[in-house]
Amino acid sequence: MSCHGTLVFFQLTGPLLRVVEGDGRLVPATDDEVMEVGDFLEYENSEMHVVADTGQSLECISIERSSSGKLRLECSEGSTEADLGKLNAKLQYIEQILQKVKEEEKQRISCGSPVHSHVNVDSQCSADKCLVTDGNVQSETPYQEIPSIASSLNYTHSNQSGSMDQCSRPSEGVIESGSSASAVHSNLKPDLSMSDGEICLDKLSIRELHELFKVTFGRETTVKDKQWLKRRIAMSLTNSCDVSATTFVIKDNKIVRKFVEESSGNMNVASLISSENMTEEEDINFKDSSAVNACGIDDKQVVSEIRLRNQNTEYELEDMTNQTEQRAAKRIRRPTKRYIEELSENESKEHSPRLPVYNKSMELGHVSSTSHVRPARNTFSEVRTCGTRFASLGGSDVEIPCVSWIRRSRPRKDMASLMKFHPSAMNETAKLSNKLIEHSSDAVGEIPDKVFKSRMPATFHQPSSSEPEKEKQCPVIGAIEPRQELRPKRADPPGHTSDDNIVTVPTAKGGMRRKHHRAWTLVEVIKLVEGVSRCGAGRWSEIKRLSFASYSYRTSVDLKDKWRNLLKASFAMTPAPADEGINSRKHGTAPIPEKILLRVRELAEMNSQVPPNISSNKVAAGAGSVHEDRSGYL
DNA sequence: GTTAGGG
DNA sequence: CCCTAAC
Repeated sequence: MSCHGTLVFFQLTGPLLRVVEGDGRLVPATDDEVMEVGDFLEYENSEMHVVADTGQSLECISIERSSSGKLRLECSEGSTEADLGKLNAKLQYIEQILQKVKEEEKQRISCGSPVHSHVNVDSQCSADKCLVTDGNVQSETPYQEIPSIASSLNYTHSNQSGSMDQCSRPSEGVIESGSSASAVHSNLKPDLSMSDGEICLDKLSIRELHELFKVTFGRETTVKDKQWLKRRIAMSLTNSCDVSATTFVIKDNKIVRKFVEESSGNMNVASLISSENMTEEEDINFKDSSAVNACGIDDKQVVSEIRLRNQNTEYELEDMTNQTEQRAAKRIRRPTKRYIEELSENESKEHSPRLPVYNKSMELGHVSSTSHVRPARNTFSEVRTCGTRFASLGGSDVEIPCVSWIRRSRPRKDMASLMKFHPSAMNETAKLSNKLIEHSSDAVGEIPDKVFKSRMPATFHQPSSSEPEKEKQCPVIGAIEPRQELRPKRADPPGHTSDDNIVTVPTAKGGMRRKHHRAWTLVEVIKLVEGVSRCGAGRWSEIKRLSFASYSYRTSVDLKDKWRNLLKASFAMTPAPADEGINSRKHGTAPIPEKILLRVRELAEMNSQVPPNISSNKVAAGAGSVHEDRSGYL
């Protein structure tokens, strides 16, 4: 599958984003991609992380601080000036807010008591990323649409901040990318504080947290719970991108954020987080911010940092290592229901409900593994999972899946083998996944939430493995399965291989096992009886081979089980076999005609009369005799 | 891999 | 229908 689109990874004070060429949106990278980038860093030191497979011309944007100290976002493409203006406005507004918070902090410190906040809350600001670090506030460029940005980013960050805080790092060297296709520059000032994505909210007072809350959510809160506030703010900060796969950890009273997500040219994830997510509120914010900007900002403790991820400083490697480690540690625990609900609520409040996939799927609470379907590292978009989101819960690290296409109840060898024999299935799967995403995002109402909640987690995986034999006729069906689940149940004609009626039931082990119910039809029963009469009960595999060759979903075990039930039924109704007809219509299940049951009983008795010691050579004889007297029935 | 039996 | 011990 062609993945056209130049992928550019860069980082916003921690999060790894990437630019999707074509629409120019910034898309967070997924864990997988971060891993990959990590690999890049690890194995291809100093290599920029631009994956350009289209060779299209590259444009540049830069974010820098103007002489007045304001953040500027610039782009070489003139056509985007308006948008850049927006961005800049927002940046500046964020600076404003952060500045105020910082001043307040100063004041508080000097006065020894909290002072009233000066932060203008009326603006309904939803400043995307306000990082507060030990009293210093840092702003990140809000992650949002940057229209027409092409692939390459030329980021120039000229920060004049002189004050350093505990978190500041000594140096952030300028590193020139050595990649071929595009020129990527990263000019970063040494004063960019704090290690990647680390936010320290714990030293803020309740009031400050309130302010931050207001700034973040555009509304006031009366909650006194500091932890709650911090968490809430932190969540907003990390989730403000509306994208999944945010890594976010509270550790030792620090909020360590990891922000990862991915998208690729052929995925619609980009559209999910596109300008649509810019709510009216945010638009208003821009206006407000423009107005507020009049006062300007001098204090350079307000820092905005964007840097390309093509650096290879020791810090970077360190961060990478840490992130990897933390991520690994985080996979262990799953989020609690409450947290997920809270998160969902948060996102649904803060943003237009256009990311149903993420929100809904998060409610599933399944830990997803995102990578094992990926074929290779340089193909970013084969089978797409939407990644996972790391988040914090009471100081523990959790991973919240966003969309898990990945099966989890059955061993994946089936998939693997299928893929081996049907390489196209991969692509099909990817396409379908994309389609599903499209559908889910564009027309949510079309698919009831229930379906997603109850069906998707367990059904979005490989189909039944009940037929491992020769009849893998529809390997792709498995990929389509989720869609099939949404379709009305089809009739049950024999000889079909697609899977239906898949229901998941919880198992004792906590996993979900798939219950695949397909009612036995009368034809099948007849065939079974015929098969038993021909081959004898117990030779299920042979019966299957002879009589159920076209019924791929009936395994020999199924035959055996059904036979067992038939025996039970036949003997249960035996005492009064007198009446012909359909008296055995008990549970609404297919009424088995009296004839059949009688036949079953005959065979059973015959079988019991001729115990297993007949086995090898006499089986044929027994079958033969059966064959004779069966003529009347079948 | 197949069968038998329990769940 | 699933699981698994036993063959």
